[in-house]
Amino acid sequence: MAFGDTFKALSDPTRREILVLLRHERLSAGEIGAHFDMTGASISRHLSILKAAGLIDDEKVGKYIYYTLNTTVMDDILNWILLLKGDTEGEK
Amino acid sequence: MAFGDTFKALSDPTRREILVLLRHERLSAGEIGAHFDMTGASISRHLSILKAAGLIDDEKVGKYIYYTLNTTVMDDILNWILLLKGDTEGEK
DNA sequence: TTAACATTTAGCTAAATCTCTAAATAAAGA
DNA sequence: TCTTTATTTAGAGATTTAGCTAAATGTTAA
Repeated sequence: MAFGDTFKALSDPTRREILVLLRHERLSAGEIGAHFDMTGASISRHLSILKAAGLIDDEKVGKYIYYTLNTTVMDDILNWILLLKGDTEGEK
Repeated sequence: MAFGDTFKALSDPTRREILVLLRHERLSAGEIGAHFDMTGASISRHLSILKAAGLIDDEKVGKYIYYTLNTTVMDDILNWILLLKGDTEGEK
């Protein structure tokens, strides 16, 4: 997955809010959807975009699908930003 | 300017490349455009999006307009990412 | 002032995006 | 098995976006 997909995934406010929700807890698709005034189908679409960008992982448990934050991709964009800022830590 | 505008601005590969070009030097719109196989009008549009997002500044000098990187907005998204990563430095 | 150069703005098209409703898939419980 | 619950997939409509060409703006130089 390229940078573009990550930034594109982060450019939507609903998706950023989903990531914040997942900051400390694992939540099912339904629990996530309950936080938004939007159909479950739309939330599902956002979740699939976040997953394709590598920003979340999913795990099926019975009839639920639980989502968790995956911060490894963020390290890449973190370094890219630090590189732009001229921070030598991000250059190598 | 909100987070969404910043991430949206960063989601385009041409715009990210422009930021990298400006990392060490100040460049005019024409000099920036010379790096891309794209019309000057399209580059101009990208520059206006980057400027609206606060990622670059411009300065008119004679008939040229010079662009420079502005990294202050990046600090905000840097902190937002650190917050997601659970880094306490980014929480305050 | 006129011509040339640098850049932006306006208007267009094609492609992408977000949201919805309806239908499909999969698991749980009666 | 049949029904309900959880979630995703498919298709449609509205909006946004990236690129183009042509026209407009502003500056320099002849």
